[in-house]
Amino acid sequence: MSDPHTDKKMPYHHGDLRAALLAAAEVEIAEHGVEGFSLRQVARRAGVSHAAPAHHFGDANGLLTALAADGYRQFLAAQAEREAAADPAPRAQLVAAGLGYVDFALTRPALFRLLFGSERTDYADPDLSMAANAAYQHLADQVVAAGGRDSADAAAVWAMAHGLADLMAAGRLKTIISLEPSARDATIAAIVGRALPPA
Amino acid sequence: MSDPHTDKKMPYHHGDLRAALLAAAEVEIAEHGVEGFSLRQVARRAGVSHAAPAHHFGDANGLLTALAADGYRQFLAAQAEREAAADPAPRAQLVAAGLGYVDFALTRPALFRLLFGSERTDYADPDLSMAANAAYQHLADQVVAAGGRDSADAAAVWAMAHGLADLMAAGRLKTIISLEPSARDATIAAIVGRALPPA
DNA sequence: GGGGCAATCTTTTCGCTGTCAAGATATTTT
DNA sequence: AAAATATCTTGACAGCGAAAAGATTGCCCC
Repeated sequence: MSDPHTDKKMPYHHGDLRAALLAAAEVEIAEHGVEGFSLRQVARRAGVSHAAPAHHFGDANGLLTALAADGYRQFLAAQAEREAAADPAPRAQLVAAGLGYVDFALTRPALFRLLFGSERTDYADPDLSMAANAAYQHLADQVVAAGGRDSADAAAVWAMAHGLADLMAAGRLKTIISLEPSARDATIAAIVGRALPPA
Repeated sequence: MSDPHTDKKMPYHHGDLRAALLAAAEVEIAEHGVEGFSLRQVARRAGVSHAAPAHHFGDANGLLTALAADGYRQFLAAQAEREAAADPAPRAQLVAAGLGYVDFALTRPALFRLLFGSERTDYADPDLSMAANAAYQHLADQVVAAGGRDSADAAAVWAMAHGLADLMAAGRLKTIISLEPSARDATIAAIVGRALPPA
């Protein structure tokens, strides 16, 4: 009845199947988790045969890799959004980036787990590699701008933001999650601030 | 030829199949990752039919849940080992726990990911729930012993240790991983120390 | 504008997986 | 010893990812 190709609306060529598959994949991992990801289910959601994704992404891991690359760019965007709304002083900018880090993990936990907790993404892929490096570089730059010295400073800030984000995305640290937004931001900002020694 | 039941050595009843399956499962996730986990492969490794695990664990997630519960106990043991070798002062004990946290993540990264990064473990299971709570409680107790006040102090210490462990288990923070053991410990200890405000 | 070429998508097939149901074997209980 | 129970095997089923082969379409060049 409602088979994609019995209604005449559906052309043989999709038009922008690649983007449609990426969008469908993000919805799928949001609903079923990264470990419940199914390539055939994604194809079904996009209204296309189960073998269609292969041409655009090779295999299932290829699709997840492309999704992760996009994810890193959105990850950076989430930090940039916080930074734009914050005091331009270097240290405030660094803390804002940390808030954006956590924002992303809480807003799109499945995507966050794909970026940092999945073994199915291929970092030999240039696009993913670039995107991931850009995300790290942004943080490292802000640490030096804020007065960081050794690489331990960057590691500390990264670890603190990541630890908060990962634990909260997993539903732990409920005492912080259940805070109202403004109090929550203040708490997170204070904690992230501990990672960097005072100027 | 080498079928389990053509050699007469193999009795119909295994003896301690439950423990054997758990051991096989840990080797499997260490070799193929949590996302590459296969129940049939675990059964094969234990020399048993593919449906044998069901009786002991229900389904695949049940096995992973039981493995995670054991994992949390070993996780606590790794921290206790570091604590036993450290200065008994509360703050030194807390830092030692952090070192044990990272030790565990680096020594058994697959198991660590099962504990903190998998959606296939069922925390409604009483055994897993108890084990996980015990791990958290141990950390929280040490934070108050070391002079922690609000729950933000516990969150900060947890997040810092967890962030370091998770990133390093994923192969990031290479500048720290590549340090020689003593220097690495010192660096990690210094970073964890930042999470708790000075007494 | 028409012919051919390449890209895109479908269909079919394969081995592997997790789960369930039914049967076989051993252990424990009565 | 008989019966009940626990443990393990066998067989079946649908869903999965991947590969091969076929159908359809858009595009480029003559």
